[in-house]
Amino acid sequence: MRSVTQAENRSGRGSRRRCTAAARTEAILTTSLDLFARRDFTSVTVRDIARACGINIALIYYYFGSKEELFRASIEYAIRQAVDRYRELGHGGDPIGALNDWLDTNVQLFEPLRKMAKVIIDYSFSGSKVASIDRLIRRLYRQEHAILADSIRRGVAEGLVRPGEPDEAALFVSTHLDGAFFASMSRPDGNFDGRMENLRRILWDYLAVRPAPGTRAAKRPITRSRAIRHPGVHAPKRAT
Amino acid sequence: MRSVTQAENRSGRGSRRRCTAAARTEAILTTSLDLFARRDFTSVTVRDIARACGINIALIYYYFGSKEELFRASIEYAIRQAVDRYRELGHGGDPIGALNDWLDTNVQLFEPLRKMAKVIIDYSFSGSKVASIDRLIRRLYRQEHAILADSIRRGVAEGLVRPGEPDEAALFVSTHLDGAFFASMSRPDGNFDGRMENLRRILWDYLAVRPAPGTRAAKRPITRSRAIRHPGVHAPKRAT
DNA sequence: GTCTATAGAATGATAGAC
DNA sequence: GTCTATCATTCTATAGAC
Repeated sequence: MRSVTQAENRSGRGSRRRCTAAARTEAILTTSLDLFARRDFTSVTVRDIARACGINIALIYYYFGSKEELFRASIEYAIRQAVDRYRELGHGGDPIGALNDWLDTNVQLFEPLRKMAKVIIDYSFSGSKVASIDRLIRRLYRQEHAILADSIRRGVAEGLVRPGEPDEAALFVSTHLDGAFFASMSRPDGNFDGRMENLRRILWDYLAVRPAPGTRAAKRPITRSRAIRHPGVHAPKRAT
Repeated sequence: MRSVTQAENRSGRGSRRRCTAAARTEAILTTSLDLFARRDFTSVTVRDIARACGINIALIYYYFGSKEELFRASIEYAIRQAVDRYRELGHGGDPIGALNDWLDTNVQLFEPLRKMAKVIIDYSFSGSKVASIDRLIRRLYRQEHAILADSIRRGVAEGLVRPGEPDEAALFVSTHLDGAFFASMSRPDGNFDGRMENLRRILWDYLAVRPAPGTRAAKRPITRSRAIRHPGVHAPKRAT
């Protein structure tokens, strides 16, 4: 209804026009990702994005050739952003810590990951296949699987984790994370953090070294407490 | 591009026009649900639906007042259909059987459940809240939770399932099912059946009665084999 | 009940001035 | 680089003939 004036979008540096191409591009991507993550691809109009950026619609076509192109770029932006932010976080050296850190990462990066998941879903329903995006998505899930499976494998080797199939356990955790995101998007009570805590408890119970009948117990109390309580990392702040 | 003639959609009964209102309504709902489950809400046009039904666009407005109304009706149709089909299936009496049956149900009803999940997601991103739909969704998840938690509770009571928190375990299974659906929609390798088998194995391992140190083992082999192998129900046919 | 025809608004995209 | 102005298309929705 009301038209947003350009002045409203003035960035901190005070520049409204003639800022660098890179800054302009990123500003558009941030805004478009935000909108694409909130509504249908089709219902988000190029005018909406331009208005939210405080720029003219033609400028969007100047930087990105078409709406489809902008959407493609937004997905890539979302994935790369999530991967980059993950790299910035520290990751535990020991297997149990690494697993815990991966869960923590998902909690801390909830908002960017949720956006990413949403646009990936919309992409997969868009009908069109873009090779570069398919590659990014595959790589993303492959990395997740590697982090999980390797941690579990190392845990088994070090006697911290009960023997089993690391690949199956990794697929299990990965799928459950998807479920937590899905629930957060589709359910009225889709509490993400609660589901992550639930996963943490049950997963650890499942993976924990249990004394086989007639065998001496392994160092269970230590690893269990390490897994169940991870002070200062739970209930982290959400990204704005 | 090419225009679909009305004759192409002639149903088995050969009637093209002047069929009963109920039949016409259901035909439109089936078709619209199909399209809404495959693409964005906004990208599905009323003309698309009319064309796919082999009827005129004005007829859609005659039976359903607007596109939003039709979408709302499609979601209700999807949920009720899923619930009805679930009722048609037999459900095991013993706790372990009931849990297994719930997983089997999700495998067998994959296609209708997938459609349902898709339109529910689109609904939750639509911005508008419809009380009747919110109620249906809440009831749906409450029923699932009751089925799972009660089975586990009974299993614990009968000594077939290791003591624990039934509500937490139920939330866990429910979330994991969401994850399997999500993966089937968003991932290139989103094998639903494989994830369900994976869940079955790990869940059973998690729930199985384990002999506490210094205690006699419970009837583990029987229940375990009942849980892991469920002949004649796995790899069921998909709905067309 | 089912159709034709069309109104009225919005959309993706572009040409061209500055 | 950024904007104004606009085109061609498509959309939801309706009026009215049959």
